Amino acid sequence: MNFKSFCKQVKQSAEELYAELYLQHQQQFSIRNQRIAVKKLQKIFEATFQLANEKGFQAMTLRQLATATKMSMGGLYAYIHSKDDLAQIIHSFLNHYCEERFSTLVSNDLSPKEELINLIRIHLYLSELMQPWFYFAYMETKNLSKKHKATAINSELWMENKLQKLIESGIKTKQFKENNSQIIASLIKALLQDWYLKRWKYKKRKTSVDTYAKQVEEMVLRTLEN
Amino acid sequence: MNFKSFCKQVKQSAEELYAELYLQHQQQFSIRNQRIAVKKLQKIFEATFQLANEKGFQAMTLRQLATATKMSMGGLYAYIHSKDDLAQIIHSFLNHYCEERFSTLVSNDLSPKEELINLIRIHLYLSELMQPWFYFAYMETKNLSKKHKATAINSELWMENKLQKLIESGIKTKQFKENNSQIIASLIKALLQDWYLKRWKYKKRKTSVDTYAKQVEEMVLRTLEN
DNA sequence: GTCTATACACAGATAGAC
DNA sequence: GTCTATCTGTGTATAGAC
Repeated sequence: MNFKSFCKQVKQSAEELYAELYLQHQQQFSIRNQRIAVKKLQKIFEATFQLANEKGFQAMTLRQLATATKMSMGGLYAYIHSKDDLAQIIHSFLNHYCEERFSTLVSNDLSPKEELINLIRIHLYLSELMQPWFYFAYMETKNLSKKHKATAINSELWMENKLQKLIESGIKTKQFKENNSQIIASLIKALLQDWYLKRWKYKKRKTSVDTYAKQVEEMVLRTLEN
Repeated sequence: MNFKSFCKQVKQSAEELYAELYLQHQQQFSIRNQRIAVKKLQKIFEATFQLANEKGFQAMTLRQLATATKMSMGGLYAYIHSKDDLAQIIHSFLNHYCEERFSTLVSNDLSPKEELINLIRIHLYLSELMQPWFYFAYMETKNLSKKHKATAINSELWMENKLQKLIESGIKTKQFKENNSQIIASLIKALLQDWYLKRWKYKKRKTSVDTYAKQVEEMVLRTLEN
């Protein structure tokens, strides 16, 4: 699997993405017309990522967001109940988005080693498609209410657990050597996160996600195998 | 080298640390009495880390900081010219601090492999000693002015470059196999950063910095060596 | 050196016209 | 559905007494 073939499987247009978002959070918007809503939502979220990922969500003002989206403050408030609401929607949609994709993409009939590689690639590719979302979610977890923060941490740990279990299976089936599976799982996650956290750097160096994935893969296998 | 022996070499009391900070930024404070200043500075910075690292620097208000340090707003302003000033001091002191320590701790008469391991350990141990500072610097770079942001990025790249050069020397001396030294250097840095970014997690799991260092070391050497 | 009291700006949020 | 106008709270910052 490479990024291109991955895209063919899962990629959707921006319109489809924001339609999904609209439907998921319909109750939170005052707008009934989906066509209009989807268009504006795209503008609002894209501008939010641009502003917030550059100078922080707290530092971004709704007036700036209104200017960037060419809407008025009043208009904006038809789409969000509050500023915190906006952040919360981003977190919760990304969560929903990933859960959905992972559940259809992760296969269970592979060997631990193959499944591990598969999981790594899926994570990297999804974060490539949704980079601003991932970056935002990572940097702005602090802004969430306790309840939503707990959800965020849980989905963090879900991935780590998944990795750890695969490593342990691999050890049992002797594909991997004895190892501290928990630390290694954390380290792998750190490598996966770096891809979307330092995206600007890799972009400048013209490192493709496939190159990156291959290097992570090699590092992980060399660590785990005999 | 382990963390304990490292501490014997470099560790200083909180008082010494903040005295160093006071002297470096003396012009910025209105307080002439060093004894008094050092005590208060410690309170101010520790409270800042607690508040800012939990909910973000922008979200932290100076009123909260005043309460936490049991000072009044007016009192606080004898120590900082502005809120941004406070962030800037943190960045610039950490920068100064690391430069100083690295320059005395990095040895140049070792083999590339040994020097690489040495560098990794120094970074981990320094970030262990100064965890709140490192965490703050990572999460709040956004708040800096353009000029200071550039400095921050430079010191980021300094470490990465250092790692890359050591990998390349190792390849030349055949200690290491052919490799993409630039990507691997970035990946190593990601592993180093995870230690202070996810400190809460490792603490809960009772993972010591030495255990962590050993695992990173193994991962790196297995990747680089034949 | 530290406090209290206060100025001032600007953010988030809403009401009501169109 | 979107705009303009406006309210209200609160954050940063300072002046001046002690």
